[in-house]
This record gives sequence, structure tokens and C-alpha cells, in this order.
Amino acid sequence: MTQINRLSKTPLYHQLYEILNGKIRHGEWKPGDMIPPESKLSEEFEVSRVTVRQVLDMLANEGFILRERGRGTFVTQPKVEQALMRIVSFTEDMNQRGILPGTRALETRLIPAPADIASELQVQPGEELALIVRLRLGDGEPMSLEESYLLHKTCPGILEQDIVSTPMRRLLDREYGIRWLRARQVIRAIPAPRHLARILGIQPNASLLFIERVSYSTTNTPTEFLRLYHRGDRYALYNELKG
Amino acid sequence: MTQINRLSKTPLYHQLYEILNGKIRHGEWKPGDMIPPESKLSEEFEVSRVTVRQVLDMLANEGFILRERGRGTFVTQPKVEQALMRIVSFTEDMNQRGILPGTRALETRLIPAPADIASELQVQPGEELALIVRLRLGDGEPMSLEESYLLHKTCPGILEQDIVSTPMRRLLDREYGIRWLRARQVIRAIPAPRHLARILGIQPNASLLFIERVSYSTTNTPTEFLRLYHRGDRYALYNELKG
DNA sequence: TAGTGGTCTAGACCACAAA
DNA sequence: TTGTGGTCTAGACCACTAA
Repeated sequence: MTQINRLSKTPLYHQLYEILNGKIRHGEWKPGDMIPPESKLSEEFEVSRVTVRQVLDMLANEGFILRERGRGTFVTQPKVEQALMRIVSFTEDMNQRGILPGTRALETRLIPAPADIASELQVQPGEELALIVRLRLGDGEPMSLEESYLLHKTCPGILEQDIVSTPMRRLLDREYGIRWLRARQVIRAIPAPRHLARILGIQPNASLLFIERVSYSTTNTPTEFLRLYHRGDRYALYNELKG
Repeated sequence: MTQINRLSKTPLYHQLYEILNGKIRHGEWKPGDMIPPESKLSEEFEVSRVTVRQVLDMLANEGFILRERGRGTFVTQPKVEQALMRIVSFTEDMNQRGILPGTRALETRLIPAPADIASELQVQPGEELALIVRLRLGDGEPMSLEESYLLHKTCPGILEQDIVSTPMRRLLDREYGIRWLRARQVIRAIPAPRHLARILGIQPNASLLFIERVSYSTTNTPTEFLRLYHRGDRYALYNELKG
């Protein structure tokens, strides 16, 4: 989509947001680039300047662009703060930290949903889940362990796919049309259980930054439950607060 | 301030934001209340509806109000997610979690700035800092330890004030005109050092959710360095991610 | 001086909720 | 049917940056 459809029911600003956001995501506009001025965008897409500004304000609020009076509007460098704002892949996250990402799949199988996870996913206990456990490496050393529990009925047969080399997001989108709308998460500090300590190469009871996350697909349905065990000595989260 | 001054150089929407935000902060509009419709606000403050909407959109983005088409605009209940979005006091944070807050001052003295903190505050090592260490209690049990390092030249004599019973934010504002504009922070998981474990009533090497924060005052000057040691077994952070 | 983003307006029409 | 917020417009003037 690179054109605005005035007959569509989706608002113009929504369509324009998708277009401009896409240009940034797909690298047509790269970090540091100046994007066309409001007046040009207004002409090109045949919408009022107010509507263009509405979209640019959204993109600026989300940190994708930086607006400078008198100079122009520029695409920003992605920051590590993103990890607490958006659902970013491990690969993106490591790139933003300047660390070389790596992955090893440890386990993939179907399981009946335990009560706690079923409750988070709003399904019955025993519902079939696809469990995918992956060890994440940073610069070749263990960084995190990821346990992903996917509602199997929404992505049947996913364990037969090429999970190792295809990014999970691409796989879910391409094969099942699943994209993430939003997620809720809880962040804790816990001591490493013995088996995780061994896998992560740390002492038992060393501290882990532990995140539990429920991700909602575009239909606003809880679809994935995720447990992230980050090594406390290697992984930190960053963010900015308002006053 | 409860009136818009059209001669002022500060934009109308900025003034209106302060007014409406103040009504929420000071409890004139309480959680659950419906606030006047855009048309009424537009009349009352004699600004266009577009300007009113600009302000309401800001407040909605920051989670203070919820807008419902056809129904109205309502003040929201503060959420625990706030702790990762705004600079909230320990008292506010505990109230939002439904926990009874308590505080014990452990130590207050002047110290020369160590190199690492001086660097964060962008001053010379040795610069005079006011150190305030407080134990935070939740429902009467130790919850967190806070080490606050304030640039003493911005708040001279603060250690002679009534630090125990007056909230720090109120004290800084009232006596020194210091308010927080924004802050940057880093979140880690660390094992509890022996002396902290004893104070917090946990085992040595139990996990702590450890936060280091630099707060900037309204002049955008780094003014406080804060270390928060939260008990991992009692304190968690919550937030929502976009897709 | 030219070009950029920032602020502000009046007015129109639409979609949705509740009475 | 009434009142609410949602979308969209054309046009004006201002403040800042860079040439």
C-alpha cells in the first residue's frame, strides 16, 4: 500500500500512518534521513496539512521521527529504550545494543496448557499449546532463555516449520497471518533455578531479569504467553520517565 | 492558574493542558468522573475545539483520561503501569498497588560526589551531594531501599529540613522550586549485597530489582541520582507494549 | 530571504451511545 | 433524537534555521 484510498472506511490519517511507518520500517527512509516537509506530503497524498501533522505527531510520539522547527523532520536511530515500548525481536534488540545475536532451539513440542498459562491466554486448561524453548546468545555467550507458549489452534503445524532459521514473527505472519497488536508484561528479579543456571552458564541463584508477557494478535486475542529469563549480569532495560 | 492568558507567550494548548491536568492532579476531577465535553471546554476557555482536542489527546496519550465516542471523556484510575511511565512517588506507587506505604530514614549526610555519580550528574567529582537513604515499607514489611544523591548546591540546607514526614517532592518544590521534568533509568536484576539483605530482611544473594535513575529538573539540569533496590520477591514492574 | 515546523481558527460532516 | 467524540478541510500567522 503506497496510495491513499479515499473510498476506504479506514481514516485517511490511519492509511497515511501505515504508508509512512512502512517507509521507515522497510528502510526506504533510513535513520538520519530528512523526510519530505509537511507541505510536500500534503500535496503528494492529497490530504490537508492538519492530517499530515496528525500522522507526523503520532510517529514523533512513538519515537520514529524527530521534528525540528526550521530544519525539517528526520528519521531517528532506533534506541534500546524501544525494548520497553514496543514488541521488538531479540535480533532487533541486540542490534540496537551493538551485540551480535545468536539463537539455539532447545525444545519444541505440543503440551496441554497448565492452569496459570491457560488463564493468561483466556482458554481452558488442557488446551493445546506449542512450546518453543530457545537459548539466545549475545556475542556467542548465553544471554537469555525464551519459553514461548503459542495457542496451537491459531497456528496449527507450526512446529513442522523451519523454526530455527526463520524469525518467529515472519513465520507467524507469512503462514498464519498473525501479527502482534499489543502485549502486557510483568518484570521481576528472581534467582536462577538450577537447570536454567546450567543452561545460561551462571551460578545457581544468580539473579535473572524475568519477564512474563501475554501478546495479543491484531484481532485483540491473547495468542502467546512468553517467559523471558535474562541474565542479570548481561541484560538491562532502559527507559525514560516523564515528570 | 485557572484562566488562559492570551497575552502570554506560552501557547494556549500548553496553558490549557496545565489547567486541565491540574484539575485531575488536585482531585477537582476524580477518577471515574466525566469531564465537560469538548464543546463546553471550548466555550469556557474561549479556544477553538481543535485546540481543546489537542490537549485532550495529550492527556489521553498519557493515560490520564479515557475518551469514549458517543459517551464522553472520563478521568481514569491511576494504574501500576505508571511506575514505568512517570516519576511517581513511593506513596503513589504503593497506593496504586493497594499496599500501605511506610518510610524510615536511615541516613542523611553530605558527601563528595564519587566519580560515577558525578559523571551521571555532569558535575566534577568531589562536588557536594546530599545523600538521603530511606527504607521503604509495604504493609509494614521492608519493600525497597532508596539512595538519593541530590546536588547540594541546588537545594542547600535540605538536610536540616523535615525529611521524614514531608514528601521529598513537596519539599524540593516548596523550598527550592525544584520540579522534575524527566528522568532516564536503567533496570537490572542483581543479587543483594550482605548489608542490604540484612536491612531488607532477605537472604544474602536474594534477587533485587535494581534501578538507577538520573532525574532532570525543569531547567533540564540533572539534579538527582537515585538508586532503588526493590525486593525481587515483593516488587514487580508492569507495562504495556505496542505491536 | 526562503523554507521548515508550531500554533490557532471556524466550520463541516460522520459514527456511536443513550434516552 | 440528542449529545458525544472522530475525522477532515482551507487558510492564516508565527518562530526558528540556514543560506
